[in-house]
Order: sequence, then structure tokens, then C-alpha cells
Amino acid sequence: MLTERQLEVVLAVVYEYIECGEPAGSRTIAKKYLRGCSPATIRNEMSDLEEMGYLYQPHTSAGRLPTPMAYRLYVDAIMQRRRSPHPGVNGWLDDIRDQRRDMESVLAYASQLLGKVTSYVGVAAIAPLEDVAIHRIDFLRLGGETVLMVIVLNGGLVHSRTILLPADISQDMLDNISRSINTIASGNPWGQVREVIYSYLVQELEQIFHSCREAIDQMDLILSSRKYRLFTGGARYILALPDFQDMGKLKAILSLLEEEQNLAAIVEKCSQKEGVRVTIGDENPVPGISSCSVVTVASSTKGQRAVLGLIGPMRMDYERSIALLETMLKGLYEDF
Amino acid sequence: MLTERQLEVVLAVVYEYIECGEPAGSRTIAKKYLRGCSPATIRNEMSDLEEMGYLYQPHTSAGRLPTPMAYRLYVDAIMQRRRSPHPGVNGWLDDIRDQRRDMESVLAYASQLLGKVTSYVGVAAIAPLEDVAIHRIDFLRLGGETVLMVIVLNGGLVHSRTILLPADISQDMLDNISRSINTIASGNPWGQVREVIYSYLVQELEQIFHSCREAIDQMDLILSSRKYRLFTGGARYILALPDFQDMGKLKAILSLLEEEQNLAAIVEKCSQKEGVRVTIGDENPVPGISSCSVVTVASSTKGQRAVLGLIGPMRMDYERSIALLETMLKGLYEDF
DNA sequence: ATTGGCACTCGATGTAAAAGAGTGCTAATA
DNA sequence: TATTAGCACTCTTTTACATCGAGTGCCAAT
Repeated sequence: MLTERQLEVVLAVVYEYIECGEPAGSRTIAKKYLRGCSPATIRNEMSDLEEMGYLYQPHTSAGRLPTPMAYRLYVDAIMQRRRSPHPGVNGWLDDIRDQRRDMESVLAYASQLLGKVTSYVGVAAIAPLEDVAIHRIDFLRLGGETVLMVIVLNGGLVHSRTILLPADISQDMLDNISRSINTIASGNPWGQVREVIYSYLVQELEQIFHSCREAIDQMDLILSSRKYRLFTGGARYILALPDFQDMGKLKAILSLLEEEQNLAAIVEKCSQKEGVRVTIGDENPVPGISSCSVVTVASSTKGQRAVLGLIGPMRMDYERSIALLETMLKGLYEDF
Repeated sequence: MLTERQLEVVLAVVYEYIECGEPAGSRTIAKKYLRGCSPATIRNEMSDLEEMGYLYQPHTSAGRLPTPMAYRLYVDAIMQRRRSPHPGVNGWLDDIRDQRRDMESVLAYASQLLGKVTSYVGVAAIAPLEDVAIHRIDFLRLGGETVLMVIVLNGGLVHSRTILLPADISQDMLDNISRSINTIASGNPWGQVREVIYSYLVQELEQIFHSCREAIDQMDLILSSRKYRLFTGGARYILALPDFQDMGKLKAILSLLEEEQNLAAIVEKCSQKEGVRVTIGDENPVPGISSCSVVTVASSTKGQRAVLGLIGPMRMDYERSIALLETMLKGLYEDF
């Protein structure tokens, strides 16, 4: 167990490193954070803390750096404290309102904004909740065998996908089908109506039923998987951070951004519960970004779950990031 | 005017630099490309070529590098030659076919593939042609005042946008409106039916007409602007290139990718005519990537214009890039 | 338990010498 | 007259080595 003073030292080292980006020496800590102690005392504490796994030295003659354990301690301490809202958010929300057109573009813009103001990578995501009700389903023939299926969920989330249906099904027939499906489905969650729709299709469309398999499959895919729609922005700003001068780290983070599934895994894991969640280093489910941290805030209303997040170096400014995300998500929810 | 041998030297220097990434010395050129001459002869030629603006030295005791003028010469020479198709494309097209779902995902995947196999940044874009016919227009009420407008163009391009319409217009009314609009519009280009639709709305919807302004405006925006839908992929791979070890260049290219309008400007300029187009250095309309080159290939069918492209360093492998893009676009068009 | 003092470690910085690559020029050559 | 061999010169890159300084660990004094 940590003594009071050891805790202070750990938090001081983390704070100092987050602020300055350089290993913290005993002298600095004594002078800036624990005025009552001499450097020698701090040195002794530091030595103990290193043994306990909270600090480490990059080399013998350097100051101490926090280990992930120390960051965890620091973040837990922050999370206990009452946090004040991040300043400036209101102006940015106005920007977003000006740009707004639909949920998608709002989130895309929000992620860019998050990246820009923090110099980390901004993330925004949204997914339907499990029991979200279907608003309507439409089929629009595009030409040839391809048909565009548009699924609108309560809350405004829109999924569209092209499927293949026999060319001899006219748009009128499609309209009839969607009318019937909508009568059954509209206002109900997919889980409740899936079977009904299924048997309707079996009965009504006996002759072409096998061709509709794909449609049903795609509906299942869209409506059951509850996949997040992901937006990221501001990747270019991390280039300015000293932590990402290393090409290896850069590559890892860019790869993450370009591979949706990995990003989705992170968002998914982070959003299992409401509110703020901080994932440090290799607490992350994705390999490769073990030197990064992820801060997310999740919230559900109107049948959908939204997530805002920041991906940054392990020494990112957690306090500010958390405040920013909380304030921003709250602001977005007031509007939309 | 260049002598035969001077031309050979310039092309050799460009080729050598593209291959090896290092300034080419007189010895190397004499040995690998102009066996009949001694290094001293090449030195004299090089000196002249430097004066003419084709070559330059990064410092006194280094070999020569090509200037943008030299690259231009080289590319023009390539373009004259008959090009053979890029090998391996067929396999990749199979990949694309497997992944395919709709035009959007095909292009997204194609851009990623392009990036991956070249280590440059892959670009794919598509836009409707000026006279593309409207396939249909639908309005789906999402809830409250928001209505989703879905515009499907002949050829399969889908635009959707939320607009605001009074809450007392029911979905049935919307259906009627879209039916009428479709009767007028379907199969015709926007330019021809714009006025008719306009007057229909004025007549039929007198009382709510002012609320429909936005719908018309948005249609205008979507159907007149012919904006490109852009996809990029493979940005992470350029990190491995020696040319992008410089943070400044990296930042420039990442910024370009995140700012749609600049990318759109490049694509637009490049796609004014059919076929291959190579833009070298600051021939580009966008500042910041003056040390990059862009190779694009454009083609129009079925009412839309597709562009595939690669953004790479100025010493990118133009020959291979051009072959790859041409083969790929051709393959895509055969399928879709 | 805390602190001042001091030797020690190890990266960072700076300087000088050596190595290497390639040029430019001159004089010889075909 | 065009080409070439030879050689001095320039400039970067590499290596080696001395120095500096931040910070530690430890011991003896408080």
C-alpha cells in the first residue's frame, strides 16, 4: 500500500511529465510539488516507487517516468474529483450547429474539431441500441438487379445498402412489399418483428423468396449487429506532438484509423457503460497502440448510443480531455 | 533544344533516382545507362543540363537530382510509349468483387488497395455527369421536422440529406409529392425538369411552398454542383517511404487528405479530360504538396465520371503507377 | 526519518580527424 | 573538335574522443 507521501510523489511525477514531456527528477519534484521535502527524500521515495512498479528510469542518469500503473492511479484520482466544464466548448458547438446537416455530418465535424483543439485524434461514433425501433424500410430499384435498401431507425440513423433482386420485380412491387413490411415493422424493434416479416415474405413471395434471402440477411446484419458508424478527425495534428516523432508509433496509429474494425473494437469496449472511460496503454484491446491512451465518453438516448473519444499519447492531458469530451457530448445532446 | 545524348542523360538520371532514391553520379550513369561514354563526358553534359534547368545538385560534392522539368520530360516520354497492363490487377479485382456491396464500398476498397500495393496514397472519386438523369427522389420522414431526402441518379449514385419540413406534412403526403416529382423527373436530367418541378411545387403546395425552399435548394446543390465523392486509402504506407520521413511533408499530405475541398480541387482539375494525367510538384493547384506528384486516370460511362489516382513523392514510379491505374479502372468498368 | 555531500553513470553536445563520393578543370588524345 | 584520363578540391558522412550536465545512489551527519 502507498503512503500519503508516496501517492503525492507519483501524482506529481505524472503531472509533471504530462506538462513538460520530460522525465521528472527529484529536484524538480521537491521544488515544484513537495516543498516540505528535500530532493534526497524524494529520491528515496522514488527508489521505492520504482521497485513497486509505479516509476521507471529510461536510463541511469535520467529522471523518472510514470509507468501505466502510475497513469492509472492518476486517472483514478482525477475521476474521483469533481470536474469543471471545459471552456470554449460553447463556441465550438455553435460552429457545429452552423455546419450541421444531419447526424453524420455533425459527428464528422465534431471529430475533426476534437482533434484540432487537443492535438490528439478525435473520434466520434454512433450506433443503434439493441431495442431501437424501426422507423421504415424502403426499397429503391437502381437498375438491373440492384436494389437500394434504405433502413431508417427511430432516432434518425439511416442505413442503406444495395442488394440484388431479380430484375422482374418492378418498383411498384417493391413499394407494395415495403408498405407491408412497414406496417409490420414500423415502431417496433427488429427482434420483435423479424419472424413476422420472415413469414410474410415466405407467404407472399413464395416464388421469389429465395431471392429475398439476401435482403433478410442484410437486414439482420444491419439491425442485429449494432455496428458503430465511425468518424475520426485531426490525425494530422498529432504530428506536432513530440510523442509521435517516432515513425513506428505514427504507423500504428494511422493503421488503426484506417482499419475500421480495430477502431470499432476500441469504441465498443469503451462504450459498454455510460460516461467517461479511460483506457491506458495496453489496457486497449488492439495491439500496436500500446503506447497510446484512449479517453471516451458514451451516452444513450433516443434509441441510439453515441460515443466521443480522443486517442492520444499515454501522457495525454487526461483532465482536460475528459472535461472536453463530457462538455461536448452534453452540448450535442442538448441540440440533437 | 536538347541533343539526343542530353535527353538520354536526363532520362537516365530520373530513372536512376526513381529506382534508388539517391542522387545519380556521372560514374553510375556512364556505367549503367550510357556505356559508350566515360564519366567525364557525362559530367560535361550534366553541367550543361544543370544550366538548362533539368538537373541540380543538393550540394557540391553530390550527384545530380532531376528538377520538376526533368520529371516532366520523363513522364511525357513514358506517355508516348505503349504501356503494358500492370500484372496482378486481376487478383485484386477479384478481392474487390468479393468485398463489393455498392459503388461506394467498391471505391473505398479500391483506394485502400491502390495505397497498399504502391505505398503511395490511393484515391478514388466519382461524380455524376452534368446531364445525368434522375432515377428517383424520395422523402422519408425521420421524426419531428426532419425529413430524409434520397436522390438516386441513373447509374446508381445515391445522395441523401436531411432537410426540415413542417411536422404536419405526413409521410403519405410526402409519398404523393415524391410520386408526382418522380413522374416529372424520372429519366430526365435535372436541368430539364428543374423548372417544371419548381412550378409544380408552387401550384400544388402553395401553402407550404416556402417550407420547401430548402428541399429545392438542396436538390440544386446536389444535382448542379456535381461534387465528387472522395475516398482515400493507404496513407499509413507512405510512412515507410524515405521521401516522407520529413514531418513537414507528412503533415502536408495528411492535411490534404483530411480537407476534402483541396483533394476535390486536385481530382477535379485532373479529371477534366479522359485518360491518364500526371501532375508534378507545384503543377498542382494545392499548395503544400509541391513536393508530391499526382497520377490520375479518369473515365466516364453511365452518367458518371470515375477517377482513380495515386498521390506519391515526386520520384514516384510513374510508369508502374500509370499502368496500375489504367488496368484497374478498366477492370472496374468491366464489372460495374 | 531526514538531509547534505559527493562520487558515479550515462546520455547529450561539441570538436576534430578521416573517409568517401563526386565534381570541375586541365592537359593529353583520337 | 569531341572525348577522356588524371588530379586537386569540395562537401557530407562517419567515427572517435573529450566534455558537460542532469540525476542518481549511498553514506555519514543531523
